[in-house]
Amino acid sequence: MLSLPYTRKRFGKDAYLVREGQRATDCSLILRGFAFRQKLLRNGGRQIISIHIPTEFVDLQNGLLATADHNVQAIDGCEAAVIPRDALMVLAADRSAIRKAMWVETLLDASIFREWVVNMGRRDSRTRVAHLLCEMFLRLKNIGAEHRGMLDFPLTQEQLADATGLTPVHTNRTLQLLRKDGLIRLSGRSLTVLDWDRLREVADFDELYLHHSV
Amino acid sequence: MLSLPYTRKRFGKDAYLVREGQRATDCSLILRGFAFRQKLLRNGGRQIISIHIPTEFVDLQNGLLATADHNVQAIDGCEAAVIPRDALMVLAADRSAIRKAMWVETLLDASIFREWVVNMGRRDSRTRVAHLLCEMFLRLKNIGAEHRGMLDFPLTQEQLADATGLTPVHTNRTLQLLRKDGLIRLSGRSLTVLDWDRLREVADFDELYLHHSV
DNA sequence: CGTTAATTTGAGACCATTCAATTTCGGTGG
DNA sequence: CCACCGAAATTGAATGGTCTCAAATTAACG
Repeated sequence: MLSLPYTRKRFGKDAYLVREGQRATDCSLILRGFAFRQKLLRNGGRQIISIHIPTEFVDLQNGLLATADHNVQAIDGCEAAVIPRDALMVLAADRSAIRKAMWVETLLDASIFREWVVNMGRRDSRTRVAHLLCEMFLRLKNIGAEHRGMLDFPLTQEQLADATGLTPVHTNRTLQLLRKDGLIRLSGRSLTVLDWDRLREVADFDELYLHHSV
Repeated sequence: MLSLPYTRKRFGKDAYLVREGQRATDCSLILRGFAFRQKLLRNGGRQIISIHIPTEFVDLQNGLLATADHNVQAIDGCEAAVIPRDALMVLAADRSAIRKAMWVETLLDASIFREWVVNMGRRDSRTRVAHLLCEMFLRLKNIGAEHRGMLDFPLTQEQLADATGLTPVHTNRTLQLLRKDGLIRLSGRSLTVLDWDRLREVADFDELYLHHSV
């Protein structure tokens, strides 16, 4: 078995797991709850770059890149295994299967970033929000966190806005559209996909980029 | 020395190096000219996800992911070393330094994707276009392709538009603004940065994400 | 020098933003 | 258990940045 030193840590709402500019000292694997990566702009804006769920590393690039180029923040009630970077790299050096799994995970990250570039660049607000919901639905389903179309979805509309490049106000109106069309139910921390096929259609969604079959 | 089987290939304008959905059989390293990654949308739109220059792999993720999740196209006069995926993976397995370099390159890719997400999501057209120009300037400078602020820049305004998520018309107007402000000179295939400090300022540009010092 | 691609210009429409106010929700203490 | 509070969600109206649709001009190329 693996003997990897790690610390289980709890992160409250908006607590930082990683800070931009920081020297990389460890990598964090989410055990419970959500976290997200973001960058802050000079004008005060914030862009969420990806959203992470249990079983995912939030900062595996810290293993090889010296300095963190973005921030990682927790969504309320997030727990993570914080692993010293050096220990993880030793493990990667010794065990080719683990090394490969880690590389694949960074490649999956990159694939999702690419799809987000497309989402932000060429999709209107309705399609864009729907696409994000589709992605989260499949990824959460993939780790067994979905039950009859329903899942725990703790993002606020403000966070959803920062993830889609929209304003909170317009995100709100967009969600109302999706609700009115009978595609989703979303209230509090609970998201239900009412009509997956139509949501997928509206979202211009193609799950190839998630590489779930790999 | 390395004994890596490869084929030097020439790609004309818009020729495809990789097609979405294709099984991955090889990886391409750019030797001369530019290439870009893109995805096509159902509505006919195109989003350019990244632009690649000599010394860069355009599809290193093909080494470990089975299916290409996006397209790669050449800009006129692109030459690449096409390397069989299996041979490259054998090399990676044998030589840890090379493996590490490949992993780092995929991580740098990912870092650039993240910055593009921010660029598309939270920057207005002027800042966005300026940011892209800043990035290309530094990356080309980094490979020694810059001379006195000037560089060969073969992107059309339509491609620039697809890379920034704008329309060609608005991209044109935005470039005119940057020209009028004395920040750049851009005509034909030649881009000159006239005032790096101010361009950098206008672009909200921070080169940390390029990790050039690593 | 002709022909097509690329760039540029103009005007009107529209999607998303801004700003401000209101309502609802979730949690906490009395 | 209800009253209160701040956070989150919702609504409205006006503004504005970018898009759309054409047409005109310029540049690139064989």
